[in-house]
Amino acid sequence: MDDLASGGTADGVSAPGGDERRGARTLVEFAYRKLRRDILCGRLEPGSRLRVEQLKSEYQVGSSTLREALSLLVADALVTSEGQKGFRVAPISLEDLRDVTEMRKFLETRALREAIAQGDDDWEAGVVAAYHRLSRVEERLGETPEPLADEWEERNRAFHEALIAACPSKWLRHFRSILYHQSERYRRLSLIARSIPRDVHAEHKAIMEAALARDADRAARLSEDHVDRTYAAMVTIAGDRFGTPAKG
Amino acid sequence: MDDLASGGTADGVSAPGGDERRGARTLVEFAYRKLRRDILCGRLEPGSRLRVEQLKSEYQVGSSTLREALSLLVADALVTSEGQKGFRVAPISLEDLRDVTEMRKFLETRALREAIAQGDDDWEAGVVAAYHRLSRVEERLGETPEPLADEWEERNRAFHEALIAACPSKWLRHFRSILYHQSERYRRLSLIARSIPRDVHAEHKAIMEAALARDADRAARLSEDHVDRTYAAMVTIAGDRFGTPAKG
DNA sequence: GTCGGGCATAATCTCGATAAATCAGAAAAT
DNA sequence: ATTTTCTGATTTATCGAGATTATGCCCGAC
Repeated sequence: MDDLASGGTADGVSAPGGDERRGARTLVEFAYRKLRRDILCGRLEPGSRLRVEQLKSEYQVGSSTLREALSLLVADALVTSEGQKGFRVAPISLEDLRDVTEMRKFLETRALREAIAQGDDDWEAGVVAAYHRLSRVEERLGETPEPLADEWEERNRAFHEALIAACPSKWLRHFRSILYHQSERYRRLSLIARSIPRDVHAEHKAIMEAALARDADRAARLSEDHVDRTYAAMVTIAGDRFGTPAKG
Repeated sequence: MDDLASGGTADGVSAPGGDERRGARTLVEFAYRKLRRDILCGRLEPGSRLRVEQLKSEYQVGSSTLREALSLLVADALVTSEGQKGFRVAPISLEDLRDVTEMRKFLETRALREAIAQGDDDWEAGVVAAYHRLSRVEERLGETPEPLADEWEERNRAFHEALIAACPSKWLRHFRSILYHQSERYRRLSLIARSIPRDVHAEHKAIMEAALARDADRAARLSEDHVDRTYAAMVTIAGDRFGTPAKG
């Protein structure tokens, strides 16, 4: 149920020819992670075809292994597979982004409310710790922004996951996780990291404080605003680009 | 996004040795459907191991094809795959059933509200048609209950899908569909079909009438009650059995 | 009598080859 | 000029065999 590719040590840049499996127990999982990374960061363009023969040489795995990894990605809706016409990177659109955003608000607020209601001391500690880790990397972001982008993404995800970690519903966490990945893709595709005039840090802080104060209504409202602002920023920066996905 | 194995002509009993693909465009999809059917109806016991070598002969496909089909089923959370220890039928538990039920109510009511708000004449027509088809098979259910169980399941699903067909959110429909399958498995496993003293027909009618009258609040409430009653019936009949899943 | 190590068995996982299907382009017919 | 058909080439889908890993059992030691 839980994320198949969790615990990834986002090491920024990976050696292209490296055959180190980075903690993946099987080659399928290894290929799955690598493919997902490449889709999320935009190296594999939305809508483009995923030719097995071509990817075989690039990822150094057999065709069956590759197909299995691609099938796993269909679950996350990051890859589509149609009849006898092979796999494609899932297309993007403004309409889908809007849908993802609305559903995220819907699920995220519910998960947050349940976490606030059920959370114990360990949950609070986890939230504070994740916030601290995120803040640290944000401080350093002003100096050398480039190589820390992946690190920030990782810690941002960790923070938001820590917030809802105490939510008892596995299904809710599962669906929320899928949508978070979708949203992460749009965020990276929009190159929103290049220009963050917005004070995301303050938003995170406000959400955390509301959560720790057990103010569910306030936390939910702040979380919704957070998602909404991210959405607005993405549409402003790259809204036109999302409307016309590149073809392969 | 939409259901991979839609449009299945639930023909009741399938020839075990038959190699007719029943509308599946690829062998993977064929194996996927057959596996899902067998998991949903309980032929493959929850928690039991899915040995590829063994299933190869039964489903008449190669190992790679089988693995790919199983990977697809991981998406629906009907199969789990752990490290180097192969695939297993997803386990069941009372806790999971409760989770599934709560999330179903949460998503189902939202989808229904949106469908009621957005639905046009075609949506209304689809609802009425699906209700009619369901009613027909329910009439015949009193005479020869046995062979019509699968048919009833199919039309029941079609009815509930018709109700929320006008919901514009693909993600909401997608998640709802996954949970419906989960719920369907529990329902079949509980053998609830053997004893339906409950007047499901009246509940369906009430939901439909509220939806067509565009009374969103009433429809949502009725839908919640509907799911809750199904849950209660399942727990009453087979609650103890769900607590201790069989091992393979 | 119980625990730990090592071997045999069995299953998973992976790969390259083969067959089927789709797509693009050119030639022919209307 | 437009449509249709045919052919070649690329890609997908599938399979069975081989390498790698987990599992169960036996035996010896304590």
